[in-house]
Amino acid sequence: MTDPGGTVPWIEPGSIQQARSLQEELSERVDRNGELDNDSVRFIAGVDASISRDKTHMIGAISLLRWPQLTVEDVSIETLGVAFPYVPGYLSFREVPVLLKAAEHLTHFPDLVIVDGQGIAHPRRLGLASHLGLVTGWRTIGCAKSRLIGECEEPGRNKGAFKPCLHKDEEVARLVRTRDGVKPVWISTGHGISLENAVKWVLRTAIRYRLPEPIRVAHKAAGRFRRSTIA
DNA sequence: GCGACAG
DNA sequence: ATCTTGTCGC
Repeated sequence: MTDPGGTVPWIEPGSIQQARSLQEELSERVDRNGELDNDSVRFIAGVDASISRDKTHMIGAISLLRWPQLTVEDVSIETLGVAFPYVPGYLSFREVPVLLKAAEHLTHFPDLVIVDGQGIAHPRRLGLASHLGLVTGWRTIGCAKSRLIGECEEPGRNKGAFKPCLHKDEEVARLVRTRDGVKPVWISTGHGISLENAVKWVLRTAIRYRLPEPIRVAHKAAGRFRRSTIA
């Protein structure tokens, strides 16, 4: 892999503070109320990121599936030098850059985007999905495999069962069972969509496995790319 | 001060 | 996220 787009081994003193204030500023602009009728959706994208084996580059993958067939229309992969470490609460500063780069090659503007990470279920209501949605203008949904913040009970064991996830008296996400008997996922508003609709679309696209198809396709693409390179 | 902590 | 073989269950 080439182009170390900015290699920083660890955060510059103060850089986290800047990231924090940017999150507070941006979080106020997140749209949590978008509706999305069945027929206006043609393309649904899935977002996932990985890291090169030598840990110097981020690998960003964005899948584009046609709705309602869920056939793969396009997959965009890009790499960019790691410019931010993984710090809980600041994941977007590590992944957004490479994802924006991958977004440039998409053949269609996605009507809906499902992101592998939290939306507003974040300390300052600006998880990766919300941040990415705000920067791209996409309607995004946060679909995380584990918890960042919020308290929640265990949902029933069947697909569709869910429990509200509360943080400071606000329902920031729902812990949803996407398939019978699997570990539930944390679904939250990313940008331009309501929590109810976010849950609805994730359940609609999680037709075979725990995670929705768009994310699975992106994840597989990122993994394939990772193994195919020397670094 | 201590524990928690998306990917 | 990544490191990793076999193995329990439907």
